[in-house]
Amino acid sequence: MSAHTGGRRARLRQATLDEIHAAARKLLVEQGSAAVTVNAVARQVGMSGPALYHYYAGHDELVGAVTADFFRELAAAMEQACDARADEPVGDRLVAACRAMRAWATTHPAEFGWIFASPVAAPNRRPESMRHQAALRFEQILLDLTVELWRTRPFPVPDLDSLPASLRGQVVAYSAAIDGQLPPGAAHVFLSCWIKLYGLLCMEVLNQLDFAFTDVEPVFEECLRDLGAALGIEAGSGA
Amino acid sequence: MSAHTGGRRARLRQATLDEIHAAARKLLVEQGSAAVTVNAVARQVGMSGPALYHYYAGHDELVGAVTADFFRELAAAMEQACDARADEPVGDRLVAACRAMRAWATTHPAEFGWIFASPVAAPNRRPESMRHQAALRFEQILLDLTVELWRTRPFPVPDLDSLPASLRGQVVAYSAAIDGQLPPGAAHVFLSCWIKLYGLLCMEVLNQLDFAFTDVEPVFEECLRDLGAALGIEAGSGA
DNA sequence: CTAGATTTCTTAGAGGCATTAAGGAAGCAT
DNA sequence: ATGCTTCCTTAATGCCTCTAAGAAATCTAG
Repeated sequence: MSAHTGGRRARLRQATLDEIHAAARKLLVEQGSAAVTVNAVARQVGMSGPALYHYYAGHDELVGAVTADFFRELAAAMEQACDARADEPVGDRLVAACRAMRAWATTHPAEFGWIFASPVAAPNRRPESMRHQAALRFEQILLDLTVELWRTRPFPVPDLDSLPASLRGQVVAYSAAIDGQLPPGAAHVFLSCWIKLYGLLCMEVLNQLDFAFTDVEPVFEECLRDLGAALGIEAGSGA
Repeated sequence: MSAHTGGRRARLRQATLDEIHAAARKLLVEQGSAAVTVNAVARQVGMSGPALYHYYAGHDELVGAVTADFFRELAAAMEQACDARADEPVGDRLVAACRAMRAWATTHPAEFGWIFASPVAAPNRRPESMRHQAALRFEQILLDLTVELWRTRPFPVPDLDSLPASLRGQVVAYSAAIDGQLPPGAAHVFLSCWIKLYGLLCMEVLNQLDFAFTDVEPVFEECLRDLGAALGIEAGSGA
């Protein structure tokens, strides 16, 4: 085990890891998912194939680690957009975070593709994987903002009794899973918004909208207006 | 060239093609996308590797052909759901087609995964490919139903002037692309519905909703109610 | 300071995949 | 019957993942 994390050994190792991630990303962006092979990445870094197995147990783990990077970078972009508006109403910050999400997704389509459709879905589902941790932090961002919005400016929620029982049960469970930060009704609104937003981005990046749209930006803005309406956000609606 | 399509030669060839498709699908369903290799499929069929190149030019073309099958099967399921209700109002048939779409998607998750995220996206984009043809037919189904609905029971459409110019332009272009079967405002409503419906299915099949939902069915039903509202459908609202 | 343990990297190699090349056997048409 | 086409085979290339065995560099502890 490396004694102190700041040791020379550890620093070199981290530098190599960074190089590996950069190489993998370069291959992904320039030549597509299939080009990210253990051998190709190693070659790019200047080592010979098997050397890479001293850093990752195999192809899947490498992909998972790089995907975790993408999650972190996306999350950072959203948080930065938020923090840059720390003095604005939370609704505006929420919208800014959503825009930052799409901005990152559209400027990094290959990376975003790995985020929701990693070439290796199954193995990276272990909750302890870096990928999963990073994904959680990402998902947390909009939830936190929605919670803050709910606390400062509660938005209208549907009558729980109006929901079919099977949906109500799951919404109640989710509300409990987030420690009741949002009551079931508000959780339902949040989930609906998340589905619309993320679903639209998925379709855009998977090129499922090309048949009708060359520029999805106004569609996304329309989606944001819907979300704003559902969440009771009007521009500049501060406390 | 085979003289008459019904010749013995052609029949044998077709039987082999069917066997190949079945083998590829079996591998996909039982062992995942990565298991569908030229060699594995050939082995399953009982030929040795390169023999398969007499049927498809390569791995990509094979995947494209099988994916086209999936499109056709999905389209057939939707059309069957529709035709079984030939005497009901078009709105009900539209909803039935949507339910059939999700039913097929959830009972065939691996196959549906290839429909919107084929492992080989780029090459199969050629408009003459079987995959593209089948995709068009699939997309046509809900459009046709919406057109029929629009003609018999026009639904409310937004004021075109209320849309931002960049969105209006694209909606107008799409309206023209479908030969004006729907005017731009109605086309916009159709596209919004399509995005919500298909986006939700994408997220479900890509397991992006697992963090909150174990059963997406009521969420889908809720989405259908939204669509019904947007399209002015109430159950049993016949001519 | 030095000797063992650890880390990092190398080459060799097994086994699989995509694909091409070359050729044999079988069916079909004249 | 003979030649053309179709279907399939084996051989071979070059890529991939991953394991094994070992050399060199580095750290740690006596």
